[in-house]
Amino acid sequence: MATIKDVAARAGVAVGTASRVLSGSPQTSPDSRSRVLAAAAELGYIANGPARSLRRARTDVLGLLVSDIRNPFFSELAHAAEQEARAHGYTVILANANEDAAQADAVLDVFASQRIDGLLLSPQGPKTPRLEALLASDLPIVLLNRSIEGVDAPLYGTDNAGGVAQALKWLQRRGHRDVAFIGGPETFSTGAERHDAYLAGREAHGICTDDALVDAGDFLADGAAEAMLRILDRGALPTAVFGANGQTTLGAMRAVHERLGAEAASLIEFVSFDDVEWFAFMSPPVSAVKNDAPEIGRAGVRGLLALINGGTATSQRIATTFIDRSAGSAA
Amino acid sequence: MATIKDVAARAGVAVGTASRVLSGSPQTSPDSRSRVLAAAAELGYIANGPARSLRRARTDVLGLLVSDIRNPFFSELAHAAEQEARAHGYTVILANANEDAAQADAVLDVFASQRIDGLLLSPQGPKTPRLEALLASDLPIVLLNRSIEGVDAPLYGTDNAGGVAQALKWLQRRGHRDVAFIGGPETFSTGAERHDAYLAGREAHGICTDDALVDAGDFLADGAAEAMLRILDRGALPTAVFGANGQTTLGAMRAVHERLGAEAASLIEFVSFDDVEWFAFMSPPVSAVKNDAPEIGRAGVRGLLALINGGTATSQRIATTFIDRSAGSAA
DNA sequence: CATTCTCATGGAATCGTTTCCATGACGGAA
DNA sequence: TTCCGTCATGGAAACGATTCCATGAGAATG
Repeated sequence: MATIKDVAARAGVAVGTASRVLSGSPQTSPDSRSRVLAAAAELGYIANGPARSLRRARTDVLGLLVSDIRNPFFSELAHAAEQEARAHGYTVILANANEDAAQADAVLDVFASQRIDGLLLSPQGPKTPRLEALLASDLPIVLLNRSIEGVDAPLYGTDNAGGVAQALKWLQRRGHRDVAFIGGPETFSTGAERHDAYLAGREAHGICTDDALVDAGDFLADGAAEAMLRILDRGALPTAVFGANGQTTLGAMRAVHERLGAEAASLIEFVSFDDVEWFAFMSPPVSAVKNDAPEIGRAGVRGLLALINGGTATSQRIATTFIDRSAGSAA
Repeated sequence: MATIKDVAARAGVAVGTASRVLSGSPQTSPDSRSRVLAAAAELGYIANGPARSLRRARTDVLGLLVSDIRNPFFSELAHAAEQEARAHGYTVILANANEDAAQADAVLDVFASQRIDGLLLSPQGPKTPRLEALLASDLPIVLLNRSIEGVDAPLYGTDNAGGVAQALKWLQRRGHRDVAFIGGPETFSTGAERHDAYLAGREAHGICTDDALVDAGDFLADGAAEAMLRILDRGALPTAVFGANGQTTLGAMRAVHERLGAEAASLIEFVSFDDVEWFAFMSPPVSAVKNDAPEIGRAGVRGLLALINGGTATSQRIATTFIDRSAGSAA
């Protein structure tokens, strides 16, 4: 592979001059500029990133740590973040922690070793030792989606309260009084925020305040199905079910189908926090609060770049959109 | 940040010795070993990756270029590939090409500059200039999912013929004669292989060979919906529809719903190449050929690592599983 | 006891850049 | 004409690791 030395030799200049031309320094004559660029093109020169990073003490690489890229929320977020980063000349390295603190720490070590310039972190639990170390090393960090206790990095996440309000308004419009709510873990800030917003807002929207109708799973289908069954076991028969995330709604639907049968299930309306394109094909179709995952990713990258460049970044709540697929709505 | 020099000084040894200890060379005494390790731990030393990469002329980084990480096939693949790579001490950098040759080339330049040790490539079209250059530079490369003309890198992909055979067998068992097939672009090897396998196998499975029932879209929902409408416009009324990928099936369903109404649509069975968990909730439920994206990712990484380590790798077709969700099957 | 061999060690070179510093050419001002 | 300032340039240092090579201590062998 051609090095800058080869380019300089071919152009008949010193390496210093070649470097200045290639990095766009103004301290270059038109003459050497054209000769260096020509030589570089002829040799197919591509700068050695590690060498440059070593010397400049920055890598132009961002680390993105999510719990699971298979989750559509994160894959949309990651896609948008990667595009935004690349548009600014940054590369993204992606890693999954799989909701496991040990894996998260292993990844953070790798990131540290790669000397990433900044970290986009979607936390999954409390602070871990490696994270603590990174925070102490004042690496620029932004949080995505979930907050984490004792870390005051800027947070880019969904407007959970606003999204729940949209769902509540829809439930009221549809005339539902007996609504089941399946939440997520209280230890996740998203779970807690949605749960709190629901409890705080339900009465004002004409929804029964019987807590037998409220239960929580683990944000996964199986846990949600169990929570749904617990609610049914208490003798409740809701006319609508509100699932606090996509998997939760899926699990709740499955439980209702299995327990009550397809016919009775089709009389219950589901509304979900998190939209999935397949909701349109359920019977009845499922309405949903749609997260703007791409915008969260882009805003996170922009905030992180601001921090990297010595500026400041402030937390931001990204608005949701309500997708109304109910019978009366304009299809 | 602590450097190896700091570690050596604190341990009272030369940097060479510290390096040998930290990289596990056998040429070290137990004494210096323990002192260096202690010093490293006390200082929280984490090796500078770029410096190491510069000297060793390898980065332990793999590049993964997919068309769109939001596609569940790729997000499952990427998840598994990342896990497998990390288990072998490699880091993955991910990029999306969005089915755009210019973006793909831009990404390949970034990869080249990062001096990745190997490339996992899911191609989207013909060879591009940058790809040509990379192939010439004999960077280890494996292809995922799709092949590409004129490139003889090993391919790790779905067993398309086998998957189509599973679907055909199911169609026969269900007694379908009038089956519509919505394919994908012939320019994608996956589209062509599935199409060819279907045409070659339909007669033997008792399926009508009228080509009015066959059309193709672009592997996206909208294009598939148009293809479905063209079939219906020809006056055909299939009892089953076979979509050549997930989005295609989705689009075909949407078209059938819109054109014939929910009631008539519920009389048509859909079978899909690519499984999606929501298929279970359609009415009737959609059966599907499930491809083993995680195994494709893992096999691809293993093949690539073999190439990197100077070995050889051979193409591999990963078997599919048929998910039968039809009425008679054990639910 | 002398010699050779083994092996851990220190020191230095090296990887490919960027950036600092000194130099020299050139132009403009006095 | 002389002097100063500007500015492109060449050369060298520096980034932080790995690895080569020479050295010296100690063990093993005769």
